[in-house]
Amino acid sequence: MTDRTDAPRSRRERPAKPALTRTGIVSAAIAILRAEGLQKVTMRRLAQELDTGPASLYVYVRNTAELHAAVLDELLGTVGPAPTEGDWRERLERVLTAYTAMLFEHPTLARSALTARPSGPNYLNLIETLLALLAEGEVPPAQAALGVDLLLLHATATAAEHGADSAPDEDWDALRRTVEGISERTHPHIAALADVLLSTEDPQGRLSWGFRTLIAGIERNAVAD
Amino acid sequence: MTDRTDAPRSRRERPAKPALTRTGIVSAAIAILRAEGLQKVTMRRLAQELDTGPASLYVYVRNTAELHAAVLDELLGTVGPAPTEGDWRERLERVLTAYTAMLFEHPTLARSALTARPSGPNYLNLIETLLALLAEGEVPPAQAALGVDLLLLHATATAAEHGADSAPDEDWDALRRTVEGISERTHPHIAALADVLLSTEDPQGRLSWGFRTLIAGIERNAVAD
DNA sequence: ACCTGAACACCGTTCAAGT
DNA sequence: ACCTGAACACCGTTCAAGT
Repeated sequence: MTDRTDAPRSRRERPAKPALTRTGIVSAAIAILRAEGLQKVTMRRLAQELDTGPASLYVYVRNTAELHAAVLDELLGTVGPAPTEGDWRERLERVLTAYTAMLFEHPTLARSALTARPSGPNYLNLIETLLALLAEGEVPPAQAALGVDLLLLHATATAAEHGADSAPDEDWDALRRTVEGISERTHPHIAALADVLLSTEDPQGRLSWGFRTLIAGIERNAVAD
Repeated sequence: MTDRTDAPRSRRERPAKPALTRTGIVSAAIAILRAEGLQKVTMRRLAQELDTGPASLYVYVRNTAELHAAVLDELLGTVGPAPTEGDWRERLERVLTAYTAMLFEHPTLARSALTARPSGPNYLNLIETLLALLAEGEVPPAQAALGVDLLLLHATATAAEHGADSAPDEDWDALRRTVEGISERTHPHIAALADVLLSTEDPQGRLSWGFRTLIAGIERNAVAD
């Protein structure tokens, strides 16, 4: 029994505990996200980081989902402005790629974005940019509106899918074994296409193909009235 | 101190506690899913239902993600066979719609399907069906393989998005307010398209438009080598 | 081999009480 | 008004021990 005084030792570290604000909370959340991933961005952990109790955060943030949405919108500011060079299709693809790249770094965030769509300023700017590009391509307005939804959903879903938190390759390995062991009799098409279906190379190319395919479809597929 | 014998009273209820099996676990999981949603399909709740401790389940199931994947594959058996009438495009859309409808009933399951892709027999059958239909439409094989991915990802993501577990309309209301209050100066395209962007009517039509758009793109957009 | 009690290390959210 | 301690009602997963 050496030294029984486990008094507030941490007091020295964080000297002038800053007042809580919504922005302060969000940036603390981003710091944790960057350092340890979204799964650690919990009310409790965040409160600990801010030297308070979890209950205090509920003054500024309705719940965990809202917190995650705020984090995403903040990160959206990172994506950067629309490119000015090249065909509208090229520029559109570039914007979407930038958005996807950001989400690829935080796949769990992408997953949460699927359910809690952000509504912050940066998200609005992104939508405006995409609509402007489609307008430049003379895509009819109604088609463009649905198209933006489609493009953003695809980008978000691709990032979310990529983000296997836990065992990334384990269930993928299972799929590979199943596909490779498949009977040509019962599943001729899968057997014939096993390579392509399982190919994991050139994800950039896949993503790009996806966007171009969507854009081609959006250009052509009129909205019924 | 009345009666100190709190002996196994539940013994009477569940008379011949059945032996644990993987299939038994999965169907108990589906029962809970149907009755109370995926968020209640936890190891602990499931164990309770099966009259055992959570640790016992780990003999048959690696973790929660794997359990969810097994549940999804089981439910995939519900979707039914490929339709035989109509244009290949129509039939393709019908299969996808059936798959999506199933996921719409369990949106949280869709969300988990995004990360833990199932690899069970029913999933394989679905892929085979889709590939066959694209082959019938004379879509080149490589394009078809990527296309199936694209279509399934879209269907799954649409269902996942739809599944706001908690407050479904709350952040959507926030989005609506933001969009309606937007400046025509800074965001002219959004302002002009507010109706379409916020329109929530005819989700069937939206989904259908999405599938047709994807199919149109897939038909046209060759895979670069 | 299969099963389990108990523990470890966490969660979100609420609420009554304090400042 | 803002902040908080403490509680409520849960989680997933592991591990040593039992049968």
